[in-house]
Amino acid sequence: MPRLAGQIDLSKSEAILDAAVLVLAERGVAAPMEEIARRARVSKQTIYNHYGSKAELVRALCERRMVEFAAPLEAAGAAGHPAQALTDIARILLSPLLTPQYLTLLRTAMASAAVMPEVAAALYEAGPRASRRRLADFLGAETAAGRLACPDPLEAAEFFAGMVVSSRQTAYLLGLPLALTEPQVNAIAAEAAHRFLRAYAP
Amino acid sequence: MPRLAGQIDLSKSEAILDAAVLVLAERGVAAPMEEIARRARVSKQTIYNHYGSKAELVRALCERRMVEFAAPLEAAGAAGHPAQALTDIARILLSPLLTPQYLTLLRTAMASAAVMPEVAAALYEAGPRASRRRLADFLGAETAAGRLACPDPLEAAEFFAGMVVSSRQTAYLLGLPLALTEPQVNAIAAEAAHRFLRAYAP
DNA sequence: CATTAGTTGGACCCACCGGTCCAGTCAGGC
DNA sequence: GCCTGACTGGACCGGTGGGTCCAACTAATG
Repeated sequence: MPRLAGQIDLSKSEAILDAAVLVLAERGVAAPMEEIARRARVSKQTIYNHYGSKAELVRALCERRMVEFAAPLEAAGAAGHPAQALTDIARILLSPLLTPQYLTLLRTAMASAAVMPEVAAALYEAGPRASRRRLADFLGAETAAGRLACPDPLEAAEFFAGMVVSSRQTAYLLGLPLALTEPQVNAIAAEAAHRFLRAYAP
Repeated sequence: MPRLAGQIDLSKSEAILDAAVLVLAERGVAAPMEEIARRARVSKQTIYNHYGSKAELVRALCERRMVEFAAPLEAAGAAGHPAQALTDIARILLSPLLTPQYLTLLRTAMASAAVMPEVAAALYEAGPRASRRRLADFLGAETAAGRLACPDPLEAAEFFAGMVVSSRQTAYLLGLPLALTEPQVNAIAAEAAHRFLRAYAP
């Protein structure tokens, strides 16, 4: 655990965020700082050294961690056949729902939205909104290439993302057990892509 | 203000729920009971007379109020042409998002999900899930009549509901201003219905 | 080796909030 | 006119949790 001179221990910063996700998942926004500290094997004071306040910790958590979930989509969509590309994209859109961390992030941001609107807005921008935009770009390109006919790519992107994610996400946020296996994900992705292609065939 | 003998004042029960929605909207789950009481023009003790505890108040709020949002869908779908029927349904699915109360209900349930799973589950059952099931019935009937081809009506229903509601709901829950005008709602509803019909044409 | 700075654990302060209690009031039922 | 029972307002209690403080420790730097 190297510690650079005159600087805070960055590995502890990460450990704190990790612990925060865990504790927030269990106890919601009311999660006490003391337990986060305990879980991160760090003193409470250290948390305040790193983040200054609970609000700031939550802000950092949402901003830094959400980006990771949006990243995989950047690479996707290059595959030749639109059906395959859309299936891949659908799988990627669905994958965050398989990790409890994503759930915690969303819940935390939603719960804090009334008090700290900027955090929730930033998280939306970095996560769902970025995904939609990326998807819209893809749909626009396919339309230009004559393989699809999306007059309004952004709307089409929201439709597709909605098909794939929507009801499952709502249920998940409401605490229902989301028993989603790998084959199920694949089936949903393929079916959504299939239906979407029919809806927007040239 | 009629008050039946030997009974609590039911109009106050309602006033408390109304006030609770307001305060929860502003302050989230951390909203203090005292402010709910003040807003309802009722003493704190009265709230405890009516609901026993804060958790119980939240439970009552979610259960009683969510039903109202799911109700309008029961009537819909009778119209002849599927395109018209689907447009109507889409409008109804979208309409709760126009009221801040629905937002508050969802947020509160999601925030309490970690602590009181039954409440969130009940709310999901009474709201979104009931809508999906109702929609699936409609799609199944249309399929039987040969006007649609939905091999899996429940999945198709989730797809359609997702298209209409999804991304907007997520943004809304994250506190983004949802500037949705009546004509916009109509446009989205019509477009979603149109695309869905293409996707599931016989 | 002395300095500096982050870390630790634990005591501590204080505000807030859920929930209770109580004395007094007010409306119906008898 | 008296009893019953809900309602009021406000005091009150106790737990909890954000945030601070401090003395002792430790690891890089020079």
